[in-house]
Amino acid sequence: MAARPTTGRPTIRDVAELAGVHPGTASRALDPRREGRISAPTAERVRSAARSLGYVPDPIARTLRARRSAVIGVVVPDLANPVFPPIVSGIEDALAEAGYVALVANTGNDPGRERDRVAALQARRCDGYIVASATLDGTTIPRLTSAADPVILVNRETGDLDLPAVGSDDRAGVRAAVAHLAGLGHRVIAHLTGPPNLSVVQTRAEAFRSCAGQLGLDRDQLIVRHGPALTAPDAKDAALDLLTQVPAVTAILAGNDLMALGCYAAAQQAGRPCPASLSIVGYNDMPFVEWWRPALTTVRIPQYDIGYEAARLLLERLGGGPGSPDTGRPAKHVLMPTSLIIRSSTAAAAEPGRPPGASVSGG
Amino acid sequence: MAARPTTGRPTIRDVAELAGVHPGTASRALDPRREGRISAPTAERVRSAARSLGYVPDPIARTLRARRSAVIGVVVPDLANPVFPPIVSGIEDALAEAGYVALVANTGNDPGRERDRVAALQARRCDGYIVASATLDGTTIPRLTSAADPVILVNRETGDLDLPAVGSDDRAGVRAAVAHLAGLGHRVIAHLTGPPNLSVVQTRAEAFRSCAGQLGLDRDQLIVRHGPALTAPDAKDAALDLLTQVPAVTAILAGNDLMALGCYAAAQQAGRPCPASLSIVGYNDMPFVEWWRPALTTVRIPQYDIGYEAARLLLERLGGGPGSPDTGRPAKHVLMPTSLIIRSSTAAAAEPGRPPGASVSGG
DNA sequence: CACCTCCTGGCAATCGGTTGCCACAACTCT
DNA sequence: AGAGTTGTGGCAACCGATTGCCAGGAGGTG
Repeated sequence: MAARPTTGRPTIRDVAELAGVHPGTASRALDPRREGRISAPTAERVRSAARSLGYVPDPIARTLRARRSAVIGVVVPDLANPVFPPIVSGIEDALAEAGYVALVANTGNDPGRERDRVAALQARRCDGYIVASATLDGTTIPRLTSAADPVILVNRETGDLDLPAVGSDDRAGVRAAVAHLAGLGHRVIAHLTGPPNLSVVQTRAEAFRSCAGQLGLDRDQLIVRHGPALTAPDAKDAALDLLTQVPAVTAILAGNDLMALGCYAAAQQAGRPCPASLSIVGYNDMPFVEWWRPALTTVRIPQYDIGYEAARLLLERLGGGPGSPDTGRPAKHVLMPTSLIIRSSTAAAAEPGRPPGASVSGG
Repeated sequence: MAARPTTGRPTIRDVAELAGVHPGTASRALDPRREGRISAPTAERVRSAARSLGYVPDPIARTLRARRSAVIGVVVPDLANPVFPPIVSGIEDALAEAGYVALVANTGNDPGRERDRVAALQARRCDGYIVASATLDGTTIPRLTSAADPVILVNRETGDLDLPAVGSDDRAGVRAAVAHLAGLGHRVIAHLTGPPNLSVVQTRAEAFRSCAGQLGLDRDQLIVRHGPALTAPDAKDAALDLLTQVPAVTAILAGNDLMALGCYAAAQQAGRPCPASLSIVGYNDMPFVEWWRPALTTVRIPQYDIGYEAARLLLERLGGGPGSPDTGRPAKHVLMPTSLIIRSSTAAAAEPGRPPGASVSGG
């Protein structure tokens, strides 16, 4: 009988019919950007019709015509690394406030998989991208920026292209960690980190070396070791090597918290109890490290806030987030503050000459 | 000049034009399900045209007309809980093989947020849903099943509705853990877990109690304590209470690995070193627990495989996954095997009468 | 040789909003 | 009172792929 069977969700046509207007008019009445385009009484009639029908515009149909998907692609190297979930949560929350959703591509640090997943994102017409993948030499960034969609980088430096980025103050973080260790009397300090083609690795290693001058430490006694990846097993291997080759090391700044975990294991195996004989500092303050034994001293980066800020920045560039558009932030690079969280994995250095591993009895 | 400006991605019309056929024909030629509908030479012409143009069908347009989005909604309580990323990875990989993508809704255990996020999923016309959210009393499941889309449950029992589910053999897992502890001489064993409105909590607690008969343990000495949530802080509080109220407890089976972490802290604070004076068993074998000190003895559930299997099952129900459709699996509930991973957080019980915490010298 | 069937591919409607353009009405101004 | 301006809402094309229906040709059969 009826032309349309009225099955399923109500469409804009149903709303228009109920309000007694043309679908096009209904569409405009429901669009907050078209404020004033439609007279107040008509708009109200349409809105109430939509309300009574429980009308929700179909994002798919909208995307097709309007070329605006309200989807943001988020490229993350490895969701199993506990640093990332809080970042993603921050992104999701900021996006949700503006009616956007995040489509997360978990690349698992695999270039092929990254290519596939990113292609899938692009096929879905994301309005913009947030990239937290860390490799400097990948093809992802060029591929994404070749389209006109805005891209925001998270927790990584830009490569050649100058893209807006949200990160944390790595130099200050590293300096605070090393200053803390130096203050505890440590003189021979190692930085165990990952491959230098990761931007965070570069930045932090450089900051570490520069501590020599600033903190009055001997440049030769600040050791940097690059491992194949920022993982616990690699850190364990590297730390064991280090401790046998340079037994004078009394403190390690790990490239991230996962590497600190590997250092714990190495310390135990090498008979260098932490923190009595070996102080260990992590990086990121990812969830649960305060429950480790010993609780990890680490550099906190505001993970959730970084994600939130990155999404806000992207929404601004997309024009018309509900936030104040007049902040006039020309700065393309936002650096969030870091802070050193001192827990139990760092302690005063044993006096020089004392055999490593000897217990410091009687205070 | 040209009617279409040939800007942006090539469309099916471009392909059709290049191949000298009608767009509809091109569409059919590219559809593997329409095998044979189009003659081989024509199909090949279209395919090569598509290839040379780098044509990728627009999922948005396809969805609008075909009512098939190739998107699966995944509802997860908390991505920051390390159990879930591997499950999600398994889901993503299985879906990717079939050309589907996962849209993950992270509810953060917040009912309001869960409602919003699930509504966003539904608006996007997901073809199906995988729900790993654990609460039994939420409105999510009824809301999702009220539409016709298939829903698969992961790692949770069904509520009233009988839905297909993929889980792990919790009863066997709990039994193995308790048997292990009993074999080490433990007699007073506690199960510290979360609120009983979580299905896994119910199942495991019940399995724990039923060990009394099967393993010849005294029913009164199998203690179950429900905390407010399956988190480390709650576990710590509960464990401290327990250890003061029932000092005879020599082993704890935690509701999950996070709770085991809380138990570590409680054990230390209560002067009941683990494993010498208190054995602790976790549940899930989530990433990195082998790096804890002591390395956690825990019940492994095949997280990745569970996710993978759930996605496969869903694809089968959607009809036409590339997998064998003739397996004829009528079983709606798939139970993956669990295994007990014995590490260093469990040890022989101190002999009765010996003061807790005394070291067992001389083996 | 006429008729029937099957195979192939074209046509056009459709999914559900969005938006450029236009018509009509009301109002203002001279 | 007539002309110009502004405000409001209708009309229809459009985004890009899918698919039901149909026509035309080839091949087979009585």
